[in-house]
Amino acid sequence: MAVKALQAVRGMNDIFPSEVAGWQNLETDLRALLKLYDYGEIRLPLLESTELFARAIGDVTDIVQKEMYTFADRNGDSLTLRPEGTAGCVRAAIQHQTMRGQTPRYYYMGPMFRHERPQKGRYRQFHQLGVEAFGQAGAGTDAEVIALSARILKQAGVQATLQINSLGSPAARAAYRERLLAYLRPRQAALCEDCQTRMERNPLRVLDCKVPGCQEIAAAAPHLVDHLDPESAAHFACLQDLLTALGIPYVVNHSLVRGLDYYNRTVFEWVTDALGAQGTVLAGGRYDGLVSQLGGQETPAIGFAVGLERLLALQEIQGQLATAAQPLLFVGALDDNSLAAAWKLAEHLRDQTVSVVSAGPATFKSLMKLAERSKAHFQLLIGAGQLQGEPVIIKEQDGEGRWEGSLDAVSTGLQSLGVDFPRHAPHTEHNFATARRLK
RNA sequence: GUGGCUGUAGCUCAGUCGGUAGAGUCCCGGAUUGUGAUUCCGGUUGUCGCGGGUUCGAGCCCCGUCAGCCACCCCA
Repeated sequence: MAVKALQAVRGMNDIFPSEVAGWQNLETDLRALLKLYDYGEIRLPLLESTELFARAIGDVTDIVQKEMYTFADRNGDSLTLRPEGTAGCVRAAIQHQTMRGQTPRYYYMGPMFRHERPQKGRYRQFHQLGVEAFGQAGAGTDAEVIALSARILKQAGVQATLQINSLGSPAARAAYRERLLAYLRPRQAALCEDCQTRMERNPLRVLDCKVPGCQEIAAAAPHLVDHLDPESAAHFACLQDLLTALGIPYVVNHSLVRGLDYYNRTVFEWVTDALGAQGTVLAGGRYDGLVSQLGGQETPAIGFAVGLERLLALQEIQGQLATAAQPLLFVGALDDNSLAAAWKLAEHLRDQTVSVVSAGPATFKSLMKLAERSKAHFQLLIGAGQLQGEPVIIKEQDGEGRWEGSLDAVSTGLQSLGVDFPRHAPHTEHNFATARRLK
């Protein structure tokens, strides 16, 4: 009787070792950069009370209304798999009182969950790096955070364009909203169906509608940046000066409106056209009101999130994706009697942190094939001859390197072929080729 | 949530008018080769995504469903 095959839940991916190499490489790079800006990692629950997201993200947003994985706990509490990281991070900082008179900077890396229809660059379980800086209201922090975002993309080897905008203060935004509505209402009939309905709910969204007719109307609409409160206008001007001083190119996108309700003043986004419809790689902004809104002391804050799948997809397109680390040595046994000697040698080398793949007993032909498939830098076979004192041969698999010597001098042989002892960690293996080229 | 396209061997794919499931690759074994993987011979590739229906007969036609891809929407 055939048993029904189980498969992963829609939009949730298995990631195998060949791909994990790229992930780990990216994660390592990211952690190193975050250290340069003094961000500390915070590890947060994947599950939070539903109310947290409803209050933080905004009841009328799509995320809260139709994209959350929400279910009842056994005792009836409504829980939700986190659709983004900022809410949980702010909750944790309030709960543990880490912001009082302090300016903590946190980052987190991990899965987020949104029940959307999967497509290129969009999955139901996806991964983000999120960065949050608390307690600093000045535009200098905005510029530094954006500089960090620029460095992340540069380190990843990814080409993207920085777009910025200012949403102003909540009051200025509300006033602008009325002004925009006054402009849109007489033109309502010319808008697309979607825009007609979202006009009253969130008129700012009409500005970045893709329908040509709506774009025409949006192009002539009043600009939010022209109606900012004086403080926000000065903040925005200061940010632009700093970005220029730092040599970070940007464009002001008047229709850039973040999807989550908690943003104010600075919003920014790095976009690319290489990812189909999902062009946003990294996005963020200032959210000065959120901490108090969630019950904390009034605390300014700014942050951003990068989609790791999107970053990896761009790295792949641009040929920047790291490949799996290769073992250093393949050790093969030609018969049963050689097995003990081969395994003993492999263990001895692993004691010295040399990564070894071993195989056998098998025919000469099989071992050669296995050696090639292992992608090891060097190969070595042990058979009856070697047990009787014939020399072992270490051969470089994709080069001319070759060494002959006795079985117990193999580490010396590897050293003579350019391998450093003692080696540090197996995961540095893939740097071997590079390191050698530099010599 | 809506729409379009696609599901056949581990992988890439063919399969005519509805008439007994195919190729390449990969893998396994043997001979040869005895330190560069050659060459030759032989062999297994299978719930045709899943469930119904029509039919004497369905990989093919019809309905449903699941999954993937792409777009809308939304967003990282």
